[in-house]
Amino acid sequence: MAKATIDDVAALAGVSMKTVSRVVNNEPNVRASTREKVQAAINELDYRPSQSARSLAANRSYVLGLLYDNPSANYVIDVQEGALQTCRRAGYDLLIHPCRHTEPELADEVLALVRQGRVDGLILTPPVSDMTELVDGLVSAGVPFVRLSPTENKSACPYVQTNDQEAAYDMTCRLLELGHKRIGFIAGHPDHKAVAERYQGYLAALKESRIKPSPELVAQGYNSFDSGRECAKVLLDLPEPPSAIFASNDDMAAGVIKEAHHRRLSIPGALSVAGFDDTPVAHQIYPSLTTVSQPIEEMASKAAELLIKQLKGKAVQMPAAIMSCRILVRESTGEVYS
Amino acid sequence: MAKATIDDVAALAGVSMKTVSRVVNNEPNVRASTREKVQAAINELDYRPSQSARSLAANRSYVLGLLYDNPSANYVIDVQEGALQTCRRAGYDLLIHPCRHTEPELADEVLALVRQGRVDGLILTPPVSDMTELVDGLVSAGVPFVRLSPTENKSACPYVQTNDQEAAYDMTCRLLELGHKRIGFIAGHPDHKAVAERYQGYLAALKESRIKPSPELVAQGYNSFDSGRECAKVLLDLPEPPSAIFASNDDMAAGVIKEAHHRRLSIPGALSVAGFDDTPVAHQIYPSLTTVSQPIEEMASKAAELLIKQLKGKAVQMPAAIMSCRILVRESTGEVYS
DNA sequence: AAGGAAGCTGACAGCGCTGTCAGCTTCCTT
DNA sequence: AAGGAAGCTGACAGCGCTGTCAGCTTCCTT
Repeated sequence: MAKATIDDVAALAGVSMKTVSRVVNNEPNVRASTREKVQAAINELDYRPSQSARSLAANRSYVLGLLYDNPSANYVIDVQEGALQTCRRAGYDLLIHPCRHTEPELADEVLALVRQGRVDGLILTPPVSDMTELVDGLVSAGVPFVRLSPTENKSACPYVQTNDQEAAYDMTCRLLELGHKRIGFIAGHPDHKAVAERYQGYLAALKESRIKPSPELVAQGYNSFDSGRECAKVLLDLPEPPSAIFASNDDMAAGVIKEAHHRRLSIPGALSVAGFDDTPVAHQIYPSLTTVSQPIEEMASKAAELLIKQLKGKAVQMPAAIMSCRILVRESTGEVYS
Repeated sequence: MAKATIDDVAALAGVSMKTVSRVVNNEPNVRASTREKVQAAINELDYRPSQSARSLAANRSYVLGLLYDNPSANYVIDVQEGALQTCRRAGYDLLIHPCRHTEPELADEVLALVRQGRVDGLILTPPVSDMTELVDGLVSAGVPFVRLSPTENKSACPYVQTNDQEAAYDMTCRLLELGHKRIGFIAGHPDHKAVAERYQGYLAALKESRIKPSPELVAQGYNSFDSGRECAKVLLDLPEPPSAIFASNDDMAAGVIKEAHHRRLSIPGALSVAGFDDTPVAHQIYPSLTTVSQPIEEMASKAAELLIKQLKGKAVQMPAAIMSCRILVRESTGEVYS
């Protein structure tokens, strides 16, 4: 039995193929009895619309593109899952497109995807979401897109973000409440602006407590475990080392914990450690890591939703969605030892 | 400027659109001078072939589907990366399709993808690669597919796997060489047959050393960190606990290490721990985990290669590729304390 | 130099849908 | 009961490519 086409279904149901098309696409203005007749024919022939024919005729692919750098980052899989949830509900597919955010031809590379009709719209995740040239290119090409956690040019497109600076502020406050006065901070990769800006939350909390920030307590990390460990070495080698270290992400915090183990520093007895992201390692490590959980899946799901709304031509009523982080206090933080 | 079509290019170059098509698709039998003329026109118009038109006309999507369960497993991202490498070289896209391997309608769900022309072929990862009904369904529908680490019905399609039972054997031998006599084993999820069968390697090594396997030293895990920790509790509570524990994957091994920390058992002083997979946590944990590294990316890249070869109608000369694991000795294993 | 093979090129149909628009039918309003 | 609006349906063109096949050109062999 050859694959059934829309014509076969139309013939069997005794209607035009346009009516079959209406039924398949859940369009209005089909009499209930007609709809049933068509549906019966579809079932009998086990008809599956050809994706490529639909795409060609309708001039859209029903595919969203997901751009990300650094696939090893734990959030990538969560972003994929969240975006896929919405995609499935809406009949879209998701095309993953890892890329290098530093690639000079990035804008061309991405625009090609759109111009070939491979995707109808794009979701950009950090740090790609902050690449100005790409964002501008998409805007001027009229490509629909949505960003996760952008930090610049926020009016360019709808976006979804968290209150993560506020969470960094809260986390720092908690450490202060535990009696820590010298709190080390490991900053995120400068290209990952959303991560890098968590530093502002740290600063704000110190300021509120009238503690003068010491530059030597701030180390520049690059989001990786190894960079976190290097920063920990520097901070712990200070003449007057910090009693707590707050790292801008969990991988770096894991590096701190590793270094502390090697120095036989007990955690949280001699050193409190806090991270950010609640990656799997945060829970698996010993001691388990106090960290901040972001609703990545929901953010991505929401982003896909905003994008699909745009594609349907509906004005996106809520161009920005702000979601809340949650602080998870676990074993790695405690009162300062006095 | 409207999007250029193949007709525009043909007109500008003064050739038929069929010739443009030949140039775009790198087909033979085009005179070099013609090819240049066409290429110049393509460049001038910045022509991008419409993916959907190609798909409709050629009756193929130029998309591979990747099936996996349990997206949180660390290998998923590596599989994606490896498959994408090959896809990009070959001009294919990759469609990710997470699914539940226990879903009764799985075969229908997947066949629909193919029948709608969304994908030309499929890559199945464990545990999906061992779902008999799906595999049979694909075979009888004539769908091209390739499996990673299948354990059953291996003649159904080309596949890629590692010598992981051998690696489990080797790892067990190393523990024996370190003087361990009572080696606990945490078995993998029974549905993940490739993981579950690592147990055979453990058994073989014991047998070779003429050590009688004790059933109480084998715990049934389910691949998760928490299941590993539960198994560790059982094993460490034995009247005569093991001096080493070999877990079938790193997440479970991390659970063992966590439990050991809580019991103040020094690693590897009082307990040696070995894992399998070399996930990021293996390196980040303290002490770092002795484990087995599998070339997941290369396997997936190879799988995509075999699949694309099939799609091109070339007989796949090498229907099975076996790749080698590598044992990584780190800090979590040592000589038995006597 | 002749003849066949190989190289090169284009005409044309058709892949299987959706968008547009016309027109008929049914319903609602007064 | 009449007339207009809304609901419903189908004819037809066309989306932009590739496959097939015919036929012309060039090259090679003897």
